[in-house]
Amino acid sequence: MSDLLERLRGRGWRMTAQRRVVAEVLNGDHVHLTADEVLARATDRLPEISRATVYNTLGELVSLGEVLEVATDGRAKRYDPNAHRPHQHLICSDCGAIRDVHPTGDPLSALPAAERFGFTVSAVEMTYRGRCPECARA
Amino acid sequence: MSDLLERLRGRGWRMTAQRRVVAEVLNGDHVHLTADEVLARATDRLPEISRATVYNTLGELVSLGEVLEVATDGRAKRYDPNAHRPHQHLICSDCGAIRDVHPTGDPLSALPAAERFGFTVSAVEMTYRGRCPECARA
DNA sequence: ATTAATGCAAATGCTTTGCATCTCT
DNA sequence: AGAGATGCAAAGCATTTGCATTAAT
Repeated sequence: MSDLLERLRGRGWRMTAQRRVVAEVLNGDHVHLTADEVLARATDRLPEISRATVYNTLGELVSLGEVLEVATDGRAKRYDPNAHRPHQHLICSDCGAIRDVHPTGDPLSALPAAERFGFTVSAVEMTYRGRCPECARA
Repeated sequence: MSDLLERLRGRGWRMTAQRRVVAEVLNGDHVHLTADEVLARATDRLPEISRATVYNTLGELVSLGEVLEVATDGRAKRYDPNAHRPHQHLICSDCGAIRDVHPTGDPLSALPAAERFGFTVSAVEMTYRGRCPECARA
């Protein structure tokens, strides 16, 4: 909830007009924009911003841990600024729409109705991410 | 475990040399090939098979529910023939290597050491897939 | 002054498509 | 025969890259 821009300033992140606009566009709850959507919204406020800068900035924010990258399988990645509160994702396999959800109880069992947002849930999938022994060695 | 080819025959799947080779290449446990790897192995056995056919066939197998598509974020998708036994995935963020895992207890907590295969696990991520109300209406 | 961010345009990687030809059933 | 699968090559989309220019500290 606390402002993304403020958090970034607090971390001594080098500020430019472009970076500010990207952070502003991304700020908020339930925001899951694609890079293209970020570019479109950013261009409204700052017409000279380039696609490369949007990608650069998004990549930065992800490595800073301030934004989460959500892969939607086939479709363009979405960027989620809600990195400070743990949550999971509910993704529409038709259109790629995303909702944040907070499952209760055993997460592999059905998602509570109150957390389903009208979706017909057909699959739950869990992924552990890390480094394999070979890559850790390098 | 039971043979992928047999299951496909049993379902009345139209058989061709190309489809047979793809199914053979994919058969087995702990198999997580990319489309390109499938093409390479298939080409060894049937030099005239085309990339388009490999993609077509993989797509078919996925919609039949006989093969799982595993998105590895940025990298090429991998195809997992182990669709008949529930399991989760452990993915290396450096090289994209995949292992099947069977977490016990609360899946969002740490993966048991015996299931870690030497990986350093840095994140667990859960995704619910389904159809949103708007798409369901269409 | 230094160091890093920006913009452009071209390149990349994976996957899909259109369409004519060939093959299973 | 007829529905459907195949191969080819080109197109598509999301994302990345190289490099000269520009701006922040």
